[in-house]
Amino acid sequence: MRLTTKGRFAVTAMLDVALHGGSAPVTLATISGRQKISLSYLEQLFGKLRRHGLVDSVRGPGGGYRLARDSAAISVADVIAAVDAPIDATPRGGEDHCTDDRCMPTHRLWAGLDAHILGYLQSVTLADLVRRSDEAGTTAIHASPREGGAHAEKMGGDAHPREPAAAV
Amino acid sequence: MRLTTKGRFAVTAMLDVALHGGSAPVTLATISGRQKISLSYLEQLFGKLRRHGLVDSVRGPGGGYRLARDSAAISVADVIAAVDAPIDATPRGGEDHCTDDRCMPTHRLWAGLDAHILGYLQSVTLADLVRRSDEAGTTAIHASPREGGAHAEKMGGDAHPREPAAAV
DNA sequence: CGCATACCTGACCGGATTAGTCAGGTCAGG
DNA sequence: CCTGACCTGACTAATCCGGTCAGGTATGCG
Repeated sequence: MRLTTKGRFAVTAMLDVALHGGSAPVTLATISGRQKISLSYLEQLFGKLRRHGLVDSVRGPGGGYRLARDSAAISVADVIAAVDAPIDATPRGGEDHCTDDRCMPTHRLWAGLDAHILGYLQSVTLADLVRRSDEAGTTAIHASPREGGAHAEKMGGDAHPREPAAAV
Repeated sequence: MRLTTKGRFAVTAMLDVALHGGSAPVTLATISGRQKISLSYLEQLFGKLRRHGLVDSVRGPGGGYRLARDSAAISVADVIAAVDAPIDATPRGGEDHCTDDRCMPTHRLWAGLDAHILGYLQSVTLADLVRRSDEAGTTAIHASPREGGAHAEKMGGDAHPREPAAAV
């Protein structure tokens, strides 16, 4: 599972739909304006999201996209998996070069890491993000837009002073 | 922090040095032969690893690379951060478009996710991989590398030193 | 000394991916 | 019918990935 900006765009857009899709479907143009994402790029992404059954499309005037399931039933992992290339791991060979025991430890490391990250992404749903967005709206957040750790610091912390909580 | 095959190569190579670097330095040609990684590509990777102080180089005949610190003091996160591009997130603008509260929830999501994954990668050291490699050597493992969508649960033992916070 | 070894540097390259554009369709409501 | 919106596909510039090539530079050893 690759973590790229493409999945980030998709999750952002899906969150927008979950937030503003109460009554009417949300149009891509609206998302484009709100989230500053290219309209044509959104069309690509939502094409994949629709084909993966994560959103329903409503054509014609007044149309747009709405979530196919409840926001609590859509995980971040679903969105990223839908939008990222469905390429299989170990594309080339993969059977004979792994009979050797040397690639084993790293292979198991990556498998474990992958499962770890995947489990985390699967545990976070769009509903969680909506709820988090709500509490962010209630509490004053204009204090300092600096990227500081206003967020809970339960994580083991930033051991990289050089890199300010960059992308994954 | 992006997760790409580049970091995977680097960790694999570093693990090789940790495993076979007992007495003499390990030459890149040896790693290239063992791990089937291009020699020139290894030179690029180890150039970055050296500049980041993760390995020491010994020039001349009989030279090679050895770990700059103890294997228990080098985490997977260190290796990946060293080898991956140090590009900063939010390259363009980044201050005015985030005053709006709409990009906040996703921003906090990615920050939390990043911290989560980073914490996991930082908790795994090369020494851990060496130890895991040893037990892999004792127990015969020749299972089929086939693994479908349902992520394998064959990760015996504790691959999670840090407790995974269910929800951020 | 001289030379082989091995690190070191930088340019270059083909392919893949990213982010985005453009030009057209197709469906549905007013 | 006409307009809003989805839908499709081709195309592009930029970037990254994995790798190659051509040269350096330092060092041990005969």
